[in-house]
Amino acid sequence: MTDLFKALAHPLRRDILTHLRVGPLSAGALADRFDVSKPTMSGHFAVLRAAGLIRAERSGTTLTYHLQLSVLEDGLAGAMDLFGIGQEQGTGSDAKTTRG
Amino acid sequence: MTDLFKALAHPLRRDILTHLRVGPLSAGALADRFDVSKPTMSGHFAVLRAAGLIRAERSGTTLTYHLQLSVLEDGLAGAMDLFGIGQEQGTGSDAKTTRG
DNA sequence: TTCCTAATTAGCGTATTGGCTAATATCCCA
DNA sequence: TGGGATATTAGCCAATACGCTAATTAGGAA
Repeated sequence: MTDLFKALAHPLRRDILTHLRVGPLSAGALADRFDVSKPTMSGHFAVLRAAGLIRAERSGTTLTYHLQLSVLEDGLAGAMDLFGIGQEQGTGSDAKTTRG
Repeated sequence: MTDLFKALAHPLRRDILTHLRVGPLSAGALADRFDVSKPTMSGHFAVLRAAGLIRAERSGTTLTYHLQLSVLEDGLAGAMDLFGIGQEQGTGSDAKTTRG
């Protein structure tokens, strides 16, 4: 959870994720879209990888990064759950009626 | 958004929020529940206040902190929206299936 | 091998974070 | 006015974050 939020705490990293939402992009293609050096981008990729938010796929010398949307979904859902946000209906001791 | 995620990126601060979910608590009462000094707690309160996640109410010498759940809700909802998570229905004509 | 391209890793400087103790407001009460 | 309780601010230190340039790794082509 800490890794997730740390990763999302930088605007550039959030921007990287939104770029990848459209589709996979190589490290170089991503770097071209931002106004920082490639090594700086590489560092941000590492943070996002460590949080599981992106996955790298190698093809020759090119690394293509894929957004791991499910990790983002599960992480944010987990946060909402932690704080009791979402489909909560009974503020009292009412039992949930979901089966399973 | 950055302030929100920075605030949530520290486990102790998330813990403070979950404690406040049950109900308002004074700064001292909160400090008693954690194993760090009061000034350290005060610093964390400041971060949470800056993000709008908690609100202080003074009564005598005592500051009582209230969770601003709506800010948390809106913030996380905003994040989900940013990444296109949630009740996405019409981003095109495609009936979306699964992740890869 | 050697060269070229793609990307990361190494190293450095500065800013921020996060913890502590000590000092300082602020308020209530006598 | 002074004392006691509550909480923050000030100051310090170690660790982390974040940007850069230079060097290195890795793969493909000749």
